[in-house]
Amino acid sequence: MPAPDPTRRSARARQAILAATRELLSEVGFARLTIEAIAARAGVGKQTIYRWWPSKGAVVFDALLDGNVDPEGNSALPDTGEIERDLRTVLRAIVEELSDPQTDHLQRTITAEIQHDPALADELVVRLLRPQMRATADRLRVAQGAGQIGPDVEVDLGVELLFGPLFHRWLLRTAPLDAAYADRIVSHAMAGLRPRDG
Amino acid sequence: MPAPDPTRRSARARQAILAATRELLSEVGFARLTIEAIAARAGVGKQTIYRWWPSKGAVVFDALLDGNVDPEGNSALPDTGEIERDLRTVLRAIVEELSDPQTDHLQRTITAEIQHDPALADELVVRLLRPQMRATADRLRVAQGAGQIGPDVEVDLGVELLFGPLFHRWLLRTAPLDAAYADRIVSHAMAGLRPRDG
Amino acid sequence: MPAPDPTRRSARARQAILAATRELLSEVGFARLTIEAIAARAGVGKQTIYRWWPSKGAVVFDALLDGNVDPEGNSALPDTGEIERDLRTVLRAIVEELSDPQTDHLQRTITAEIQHDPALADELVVRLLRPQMRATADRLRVAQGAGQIGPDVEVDLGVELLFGPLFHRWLLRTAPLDAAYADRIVSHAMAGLRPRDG
Amino acid sequence: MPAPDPTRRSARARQAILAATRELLSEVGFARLTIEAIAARAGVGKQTIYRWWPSKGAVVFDALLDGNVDPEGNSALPDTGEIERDLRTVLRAIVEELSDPQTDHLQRTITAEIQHDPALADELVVRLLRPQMRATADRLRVAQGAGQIGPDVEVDLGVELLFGPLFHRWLLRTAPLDAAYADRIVSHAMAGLRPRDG
DNA sequence: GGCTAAGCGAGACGGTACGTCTTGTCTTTAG
DNA sequence: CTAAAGACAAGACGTACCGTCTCGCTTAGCC
Repeated sequence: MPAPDPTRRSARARQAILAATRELLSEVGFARLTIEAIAARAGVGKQTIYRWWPSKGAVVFDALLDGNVDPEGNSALPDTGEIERDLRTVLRAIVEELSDPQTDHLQRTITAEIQHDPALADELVVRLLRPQMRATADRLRVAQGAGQIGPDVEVDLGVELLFGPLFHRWLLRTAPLDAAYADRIVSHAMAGLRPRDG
Repeated sequence: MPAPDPTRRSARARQAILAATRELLSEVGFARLTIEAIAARAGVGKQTIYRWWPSKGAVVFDALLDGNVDPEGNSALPDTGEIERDLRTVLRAIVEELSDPQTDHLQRTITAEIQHDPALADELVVRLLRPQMRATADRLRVAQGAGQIGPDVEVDLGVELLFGPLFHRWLLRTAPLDAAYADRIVSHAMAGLRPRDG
Repeated sequence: MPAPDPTRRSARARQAILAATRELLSEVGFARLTIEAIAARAGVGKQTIYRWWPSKGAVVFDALLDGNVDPEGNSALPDTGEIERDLRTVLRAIVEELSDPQTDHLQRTITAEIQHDPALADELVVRLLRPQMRATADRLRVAQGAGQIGPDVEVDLGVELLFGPLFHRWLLRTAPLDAAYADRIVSHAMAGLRPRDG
Repeated sequence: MPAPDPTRRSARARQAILAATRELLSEVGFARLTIEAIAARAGVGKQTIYRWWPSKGAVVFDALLDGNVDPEGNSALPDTGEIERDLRTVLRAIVEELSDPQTDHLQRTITAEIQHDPALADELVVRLLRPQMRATADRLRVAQGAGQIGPDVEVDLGVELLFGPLFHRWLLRTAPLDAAYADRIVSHAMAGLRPRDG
């Protein structure tokens, strides 16, 4: 198993594979997505896929992140000065995103996949979830400095209090998501985050 | 395609299939679980499986729920009179359960599966999640009656405020679970659920 | 590897495979004949081929022998009473046969194949060569009884004296075959087989 | 496709390739011999092989002939004055050679290969078979001059009468070879070649 | 003695076929 | 007359090689 030389990797092939993967994923879904089909659609030999990715999940993962993650991780939240309004905006945006069948499908695929692939999970956390959560935490800290959040609140946990219910409902499909639900989460979470004598 | 007559279904075959599925699932995992292997292990013809279940996921699902869900749904929460203590107990119990590799594995398998199988999701919600959430909501309502929860709190959302962060962390693998984390969730959630003037 | 049950073998599949093999063999030749193509042409799963034949060579071999070997081995030579004339007829017939590109090709394929597959060689000898050589030996013995062949001649070796030069030239391609060459072989061989004092 | 310049050909690479081919041939046989393996074993790029040889068969052929064919073709037969004894010596030598598994294997490989590669066949005939047969024919002509062979015998055909049975048996595997068989061929062939009145 | 055009080792590439595995259907056989 | 056993058509798996194609790097001649 002589590791391949990354400097000789064909950018053309890589892009074709990721594009084909995205197309096929939305056409047939993850379960019926095959390496053979990706290779055929991309006009690429199967070995070229196996050479650079360890599994179907990894290809899909790269296909999703490729291009649509800003490499600087500059995912700052809006700051209108009013924390509750800004959080509403963020959660509504997530609901909006997940209402798009395409995005819904891709995100579910990845989430399903990481259940049995911890390495993939790590990558997702590092490249996507952590930056997003950190940005939210940063915004909360600003609000805390402005006295809109209690001084004893652990902002990291605050972030989970906001995102948790949303994803719980979405992943376990206990009920549909909508903007009103996003607002209600913010209201209830803020009730616990606000200074005691708000 | 004459639909099979359920009254003639062999209980012996059914149990053998579900047992074999459970065994194989913990031996090789979901991805490498095959219908052929289940049939062979169960001493059953493949057709007998295809006759009664539409997919591998459905068999696994039945295998998991078979027997270990009390048919009465009598999943009442503890009630010591002190809501925060009781919630801590519940969340710690969930953390405990998910710390068992066996349970962790099975639950993840099902969760991954329902991402692309809404019918399965419905069944999971109806048979497992809804009862559990309802029981928690009931306990919250009792606390609300006792003045430990604010009168304007929507208890259903309160339940999600508690479970959400836990499952967010577990399913997206953003950080490991432990009892202390369960306690911190309860603390922060209760800060928002408690009546305003304590 | 539970050996398959020959009693359940599909006659339809077998015939389709052998027919497809014959067709493809004459279309693309042995080297470019693939199991996949045979399966596709025959409308058969690849596994059905692998289940019953150990190698491409074995399939081809069966394809060639299937049907065109009389099961009784009743391959008697002509007997006009004049041995030299009859032998000429036989050798000319062989030359004729090998002049047909189709036959030439098939025979060369098998001959090449048996060079590295002794089991195949055995089968060829038993089912094709031995009967043919025995028939010729029988004819020689009749001639010996009639005094046209020396009483001390080993007829089995006589057969090889006749066939040997022909196949030597054909297999090693030292020179082309024609009817005149067949006649010359018979003449020279007969010079050694005839009774000493004619 | 600018034809490569033979004057710049690397002798080192050529020898390494032929040596690697010989080694691999006796290790895995012709069918499982690959260009990639030859290149790897020889420490050579694949292109260097493709640049100078058109096919695997051609490389193997060169590997076999390289060095072990005397360029002068001085393959004269022994001449004790007694033709039958000398022929016995020659045929026994061939049997001896083919009894060595190594030689047997290499010769069969080439013979199989020429069945579907006429160009290779030509080269084999010109470089190996023709010289050998001509040498034998020359020896027969000498015997003919000495009156040990009939004046009307075509010596070229006589050669085939001797070699034919031997190779027929060897290539078609109708029976094993041994020295006694070589002697019997010579006896019977000589019966036809000797002058009529001994 | 430096330039430049080859041959060279290396190995990624688009492909084809391999032999295996699993799917879901259909057929045969034994209880 | 049911259900196990298992052969079947289909097709994806991951691997092995094919023959072609860049890459830098020697290594010659030719200026």
